Amino acid sequence: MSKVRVRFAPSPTGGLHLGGVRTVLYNYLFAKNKGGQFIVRIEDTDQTRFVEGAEQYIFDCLKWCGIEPDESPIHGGDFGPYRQSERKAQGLYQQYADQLIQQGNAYYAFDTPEELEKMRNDFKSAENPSPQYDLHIRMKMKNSLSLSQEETEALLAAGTKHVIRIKMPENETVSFTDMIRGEIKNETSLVDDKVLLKADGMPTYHLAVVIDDYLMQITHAFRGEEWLPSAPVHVLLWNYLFGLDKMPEWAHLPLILGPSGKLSKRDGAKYGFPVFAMNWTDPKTNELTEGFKEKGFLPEAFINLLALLGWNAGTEQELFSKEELIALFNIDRVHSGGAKFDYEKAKWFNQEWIKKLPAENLVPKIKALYNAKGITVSDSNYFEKVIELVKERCTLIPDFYEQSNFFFNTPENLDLDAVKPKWNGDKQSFFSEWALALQDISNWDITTLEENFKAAATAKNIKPGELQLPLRIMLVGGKFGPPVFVIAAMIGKEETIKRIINALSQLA
RNA sequence: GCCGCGUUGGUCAAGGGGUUAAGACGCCUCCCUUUCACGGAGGAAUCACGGGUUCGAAUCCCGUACGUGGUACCA
Repeated sequence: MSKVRVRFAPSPTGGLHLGGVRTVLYNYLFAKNKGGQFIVRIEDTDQTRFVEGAEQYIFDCLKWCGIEPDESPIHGGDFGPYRQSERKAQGLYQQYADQLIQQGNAYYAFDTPEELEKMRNDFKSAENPSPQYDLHIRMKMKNSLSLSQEETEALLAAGTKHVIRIKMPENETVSFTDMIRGEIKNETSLVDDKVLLKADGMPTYHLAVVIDDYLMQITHAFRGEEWLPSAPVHVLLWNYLFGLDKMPEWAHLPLILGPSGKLSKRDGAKYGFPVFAMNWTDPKTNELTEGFKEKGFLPEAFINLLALLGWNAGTEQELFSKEELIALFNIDRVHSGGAKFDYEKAKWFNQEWIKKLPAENLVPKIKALYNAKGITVSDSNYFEKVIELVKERCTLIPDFYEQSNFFFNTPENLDLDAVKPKWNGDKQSFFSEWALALQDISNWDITTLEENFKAAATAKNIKPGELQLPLRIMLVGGKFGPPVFVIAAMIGKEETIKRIINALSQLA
C-alpha cells in the first residue's frame, strides 16, 4: 500500500481566504488522519501575476493555523521542485505536451487573441452566449487540425506564437469517483479544447496539476467545487499520460457562501467580518483587508469553526482541538452542499476557546495587545490572575483591553451618568468616610472588604446594594467587569482609596 | 443559452422509508447576579414546490423552481 500524500496547491496571488483555509485544513486533516504526508505545492504558473511575498504570506497563515506542510516547497522535498515556475524551467511541461501531440491527443493552435475574440463574437447567439473552442468549431480555426501538415510545419518553423490545446474526443463519457459526491459523469463533446501550454511556454492549471500530482506522487487531492467542470479534462490527461490507476482520488469541496451568495472579499468590508486568515494587502489596489488573526481570533477557534463548516463528527460535540479533528475527521461526513458563513457563530467559537484555554496560553497575545497600547506589563502573576477574571467576558482578543485595563490604569472617563440620578449627600458622605476608614484595614482581602463595606453602609442606614454600583463606577469607570470587591482587592488599598476620592471630587 | 453541483428553522446541522424531525449559533422570556458576563430553565422557528413508488416519504424516483459554479493563453 502506497503512502498517503495529500497536497494543497495555492496560487500565490490572491491571499488565503476562508474557502482556501478550509481546503488546506481538510487536506491536512485527511492526510494526518491516515498517517500520511501533507504537501504544499505552489502554483505560480502565471508569472505576470506573481506577487512578491505572497508565497510567504501563505506559509505564515499556515503556520499561524498550526497546519504546516511536512515538506516545505521553499526548502524542497523528495519530489521537488515544489514550485511550478521551477518545474517549468526543467522543460517538463513542454515535454509532456509534445507527447500528447505525438499521441494525437493535443494539437497546435495559432489563433491570436484577436482571432479568438472574433470567433466568440461571430458565433455568439441567444442560444449560445459564450461559444467555446470545441470540436464544433475547431476546424474553422487556425490549428494543426485544420491546417495541412506543411502549413503547420511552416508556421512552427517560422516561430509563430502558438498554444497547445487538448483535443477533446467526440461522444465519450468520462467518469470518475469523487470522494464526496460519488460518481461524476461528463460528456466530452460538451467540454472545450482547453489550452494546456500557453504561448509563453507556461502550462495552464490543467496540464500542471496532472503532471505535478504525478511527479510528486500525490494520492489524494482536495480542491474547490469550481474545478468540477474541468475535472474531465484532468481525467483524460491522466489517462493519456500516466494511466488512470495512478490518478489521485479527488474530493471537490463545496463553496463557502457569504450573506448573499458566494463569499467575496467585498463581503468583509460590507458586513464587517474578516474573510482572510491574516491581514492581506491587495497588490493591485494596495487595499488592506483585516484578517481573522488581527481581528482577534485564536487559531484554535479559527480551524475549529472552519472544520465545522461543511463537516461534523455526527455527535453533538462542536468544540474540537486540532488533535481531536485529526482523530475524528472522516471524508464521508463532509457535506456536498455549500455552507453560509455565519460571523456570529464564528465569534461564539472564539469565545468558547478563550474560556477553554488556560490563561497562560492567552498571556503572550494579550501582552502584545497591551504593549501596542503603550502599557508594559511587569507582573506576570498578577496579569494571569486578571486574565482569568475577565476571560469569560471576552469574545475577541482586543476585548481583553476594554475588560481589564482598569486593573492597570486609573480609569479616566467615569460613567457618572449611571450614578448621578440617584446620587445624594448621604452617599457622598458615606464614601468620603469609608475611604478614610479603608486606611485602617489591615487584611486587604475580598471578604474583609465586603463585610466592612456592608457594615459601614448599614451603620449609615443605606442599603449596601445601592452603593455597589457607584463603587463600581469609581473603580472601573463603567457598568462591567468582575465583582467589585474582587477588583478592589486586586488593585490594592492605595489605588482603591485614590479612585474613590477622585470620583468623589467629580460627583460633588 | 448549455453543462456541472447543490437545496432540513434566519445560520450551521443530525436524521437516509414509520421519530413528539436531535443539537448548536442568533433571537425572546425567566432564574442566578443589585454591574457586565458566565451558568441554568423555557419559548418562537424547519424538511423548496409538484408529481409518482409505497399501507406509510424529510428520507427512494421523475420533473419544476431557486441557488451556485463552469463555459479565459485565471486559478
